[in-house]
Amino acid sequence: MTQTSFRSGCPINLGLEVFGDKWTLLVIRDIMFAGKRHFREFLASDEGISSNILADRLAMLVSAGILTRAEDPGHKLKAIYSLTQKGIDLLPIIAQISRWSRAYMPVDPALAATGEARDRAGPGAIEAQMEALRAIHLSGDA
Amino acid sequence: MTQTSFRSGCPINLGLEVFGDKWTLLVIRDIMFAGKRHFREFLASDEGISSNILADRLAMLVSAGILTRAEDPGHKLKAIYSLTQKGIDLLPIIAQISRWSRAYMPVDPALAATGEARDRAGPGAIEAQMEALRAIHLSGDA
DNA sequence: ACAAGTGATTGCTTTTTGCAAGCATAAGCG
DNA sequence: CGCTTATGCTTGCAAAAAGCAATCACTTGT
Repeated sequence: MTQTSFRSGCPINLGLEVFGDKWTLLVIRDIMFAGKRHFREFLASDEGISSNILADRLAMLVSAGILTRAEDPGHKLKAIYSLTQKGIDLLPIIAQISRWSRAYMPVDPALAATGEARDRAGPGAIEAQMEALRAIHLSGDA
Repeated sequence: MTQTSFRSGCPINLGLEVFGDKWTLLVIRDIMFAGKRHFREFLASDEGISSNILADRLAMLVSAGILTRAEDPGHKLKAIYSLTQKGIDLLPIIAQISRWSRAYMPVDPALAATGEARDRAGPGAIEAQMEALRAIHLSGDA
């Protein structure tokens, strides 16, 4: 069966079936805002993801079409992960989560700074950041 | 210890620690868009949440200050769940998830209709919907 | 009195996560 | 060459969470 049998066709549910867990969006955050591209970079996140979970999530994100995996030319062991447009389009979701947490959760001021700057810069800032990510990750090299 | 010891102070992470699972936002969706207020209404969702998970999530959402629980006057066994402002402010996140899924996932057209209408209505539609939820859930009765 | 409805709880199996260690290969360096 | 380090994972096992079906104490409605 090539049918993946979702719990329902509701848009909210379908999104949650892809990234509705405690780790997936952190990987996306790291590649988006910290510029991480390699396994061991993701592994060194503040939250301390373990390697088996990371391997699982990276494989899932690749198979979901949110990331692509390529070999580093000239360094055969290095894998380079890149965002697809589908992945870049997760940025508005992440930006909204950031806004909500900055309003209601005890965020670290240093880590909240980039989100605050984005909000201060107005609605075009997200589009600009997505365009920047497109330039880095799409159609070409890193 | 009243300190809940989060994995990190990153806004994205803090949000995920609250609603980063496959069920929590579905409960919020149901109270926001389907007008559900009672345990057995949530239980009857399309995705088939089981009662122990639902009970756990409702209690967590109440203790997180996203929902409040009140007794139905005149029906002592009935509990009424209401959104707080903190809960209503999750709407922009849910709306963005909806947008992403409608772009990339095989959504049910009927279930996608409300999100499409919201997008067509422009940026003020979310604010309007939040105001409507405020009128229903805040400072007063249902 | 009785059946149906209320928000859960309990017991149990299956799945997922978390953690530490290890693995096979490849670069880097003398 | 021979050693250390770096690379992206994999494995084994314990703990936590999810999933499922049955049940509970109590209330309403008839």
